[in-house]
Amino acid sequence: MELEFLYEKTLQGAVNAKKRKQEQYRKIVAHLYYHGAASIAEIVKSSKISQPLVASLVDDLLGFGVVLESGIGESVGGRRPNLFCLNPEYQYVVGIDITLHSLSLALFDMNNQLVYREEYKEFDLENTSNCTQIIVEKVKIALETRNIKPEKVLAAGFSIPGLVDAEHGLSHTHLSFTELGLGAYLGSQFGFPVLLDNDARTMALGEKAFGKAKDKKNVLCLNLSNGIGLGMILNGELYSGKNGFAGEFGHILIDPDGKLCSCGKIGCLETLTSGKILVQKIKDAIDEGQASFLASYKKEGKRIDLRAVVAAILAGDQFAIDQLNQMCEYLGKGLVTLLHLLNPEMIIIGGKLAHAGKFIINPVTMWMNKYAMDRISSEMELVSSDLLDDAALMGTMASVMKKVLSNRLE
Amino acid sequence: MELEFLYEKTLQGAVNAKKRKQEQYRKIVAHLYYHGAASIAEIVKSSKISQPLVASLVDDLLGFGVVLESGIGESVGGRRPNLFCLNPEYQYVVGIDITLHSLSLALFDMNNQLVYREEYKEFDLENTSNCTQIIVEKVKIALETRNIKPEKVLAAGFSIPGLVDAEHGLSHTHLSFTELGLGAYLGSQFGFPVLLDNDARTMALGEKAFGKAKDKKNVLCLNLSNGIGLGMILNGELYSGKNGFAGEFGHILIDPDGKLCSCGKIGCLETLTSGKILVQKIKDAIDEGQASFLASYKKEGKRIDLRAVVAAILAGDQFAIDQLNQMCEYLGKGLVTLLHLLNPEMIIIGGKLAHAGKFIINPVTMWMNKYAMDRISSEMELVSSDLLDDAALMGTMASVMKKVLSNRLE
DNA sequence: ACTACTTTTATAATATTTTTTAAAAGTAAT
DNA sequence: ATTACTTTTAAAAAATATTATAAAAGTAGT
Repeated sequence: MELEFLYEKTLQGAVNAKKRKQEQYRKIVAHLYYHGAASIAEIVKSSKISQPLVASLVDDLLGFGVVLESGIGESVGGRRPNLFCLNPEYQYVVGIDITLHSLSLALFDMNNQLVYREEYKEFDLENTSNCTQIIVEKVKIALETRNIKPEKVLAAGFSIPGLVDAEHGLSHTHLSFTELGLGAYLGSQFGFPVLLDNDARTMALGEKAFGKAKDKKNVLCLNLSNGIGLGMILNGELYSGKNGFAGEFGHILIDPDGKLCSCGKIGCLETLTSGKILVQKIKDAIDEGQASFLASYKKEGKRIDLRAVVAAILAGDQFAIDQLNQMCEYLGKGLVTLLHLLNPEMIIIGGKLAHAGKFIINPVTMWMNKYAMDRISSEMELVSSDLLDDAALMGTMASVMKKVLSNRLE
Repeated sequence: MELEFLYEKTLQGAVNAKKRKQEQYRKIVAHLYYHGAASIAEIVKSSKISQPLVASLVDDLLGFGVVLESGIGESVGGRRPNLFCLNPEYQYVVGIDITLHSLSLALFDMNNQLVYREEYKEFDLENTSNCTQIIVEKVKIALETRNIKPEKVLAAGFSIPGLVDAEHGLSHTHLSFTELGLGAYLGSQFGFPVLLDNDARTMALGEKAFGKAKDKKNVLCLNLSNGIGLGMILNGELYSGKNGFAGEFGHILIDPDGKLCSCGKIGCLETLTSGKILVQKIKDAIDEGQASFLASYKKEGKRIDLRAVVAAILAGDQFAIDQLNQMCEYLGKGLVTLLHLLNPEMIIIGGKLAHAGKFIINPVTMWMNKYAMDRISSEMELVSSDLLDDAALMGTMASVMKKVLSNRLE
């Protein structure tokens, strides 16, 4: 096999010409993946390999079918360069994004293009083998639909809520029943490796690779849906902590005299701010006769869920907006703690509540400015995600490619 | 000059045999610095350079005077290896640690050995050119005492409280009056580069290089003296945030109904927990007739400061211990927030209060266990620093060597 | 269209690095 | 002491990568 670095577990150890060549191939493939079509000269600059050698390596890659010629680039004052790009069909990546009540699947080619996308909304995340079986089947359907054999899949990325130990491929909160661990179990079913991570962290990877966090070094990504998740890019790298439990932002102490949280502690941020709380508050108020667009939902027998609340907010429903504003004070206070500890350059609001856009950004910004040290808050941008519901799925792709191109596929 | 990597600003860019050789020298010097005396075979393994080449490079380094032969090592079942070590006298590093009321200086050789150490306790940190002039003079005295010329100094590391932008060598809180910025100004005075950083961060570097954080990847180091500082090692690297303002742990919100903090906000941790508060509380109580070892201090006209309080605690003074215990609840709560956000493997208590050892570790541990999620707290060790007051000074050495050996000396 | 300049690409000559091989030096067991 | 094994070191041979050079391809101004 010519490109073992795409498959082998590790590529380290003593000096070895073959391994060095693998590393050179890897550098070139990485450049083409991260920067798109490129000339030999560009690769020379980024790889620090000499021009004759890069030319010969690219020639090899053309022969292997990994790389394609992609025309001639613009002149920058001299001869126009030949451009090369990755062969999009050389390998594929499977993306799996699971939430409590949905299963999203995607197939990506080597140019990050979606070649398959499906969302199953009737899915329910349960700790049963039946549930994993559904996932395995749906992935098989995806591959069959596109006529892609498992050998053509580099790896799958898997995004799941709860405590996840990405390093060992273990999910502690959900689908935790398998003996092998979820990652290894699914890998054995699929015939290709599966990289697990927590949903907030895959979202952060997605934002880093394709969203507003691109080219930024210190970014915090909030997953505001029914709960509160936090994925952190620190010093340019995803931060997971010792056991992969970092980012439990929903369970930091905000109100010492507050309510009991599901985690067993008192006054966690999540008892004051979360999509779940917001929906519950609005439902309760409507039951007590509060006027709102959402009151008609109830009459019509429609479910009042987070999606409906966000829609009402966007439609200008004053009551829903007020309720969101109230929540934003607590969220702002919590974010100030993050700001003071981590001095990030950007905080990205993602998750279902991110669809509310400025209705969440504006009040949170206001509260943060009230509570934060100016020197720190003035250097930070608070924005809502562009990728929105696709962030996690894009992040699974990014996590796979990062592992492959950094040479460690476990 | 043979070893330009020790001096040059950067060493990047296109392929170049000379630069590559510098990089090879750097790898070998780094191995010898971080692991002490080593054989050719050991260097081969860590550097991934072939044995004949390593042998020839080490030979070069012997010729340059950077490396010395240091005898013959133990056999591991075959021929005994020749060992090599850095020449301790090849270059020196100046360490400068400033607190509000002290100036500590050190000179380190290439084996991390202290060849000079002096502490000026009558020093006061003021924002005047007179103050920087004192520092410059004291450093000159240090070098003269040891008869070391500025050319023999690789760089100085400088630890200072307050907001520091290490990347640009700027101190915002103290000694901020120079036009060039403190780092560049001192550099121009000394004739060698000066690397600035915040005191909590240099302490963290010291712990990472020489203390309990050695070989750990995710460690939080608390500087508990009159204020509260936090230095973080995340993913194995020092974390500074976008502008070098990360770690403002003293200003996270703990009590929404609390007191006004010096930073202008309400209820910061520092209004509840700090050496200053502890001393003040004890002083006030003694004025009101509280029995304590420290009451006699007052009668004898001695100053009741943090050092005296810690001494009383270690001597078993129940009142002082009680006061410390009270503070530990707030500190514990604050640390739980850190724990949930960052899932560290270790938290090291440093600073003047660290001298209290178990008297601070035990109560804080108790409160953390009360407020933290078990899964996260049970994986974490809370310990007090071994390096104590030397941590920052050792950290300045570590920061210089890290910059030099990672090839960027700014 | 010509000149002077640029960048890209290809090739040959040179330099560097690794692999291979073997000798030197040592351990451990008989 | 001898044997069989190990690791370390050294030196020659082979492989690999870089530098230098030149040709090819293009721009821009006259």
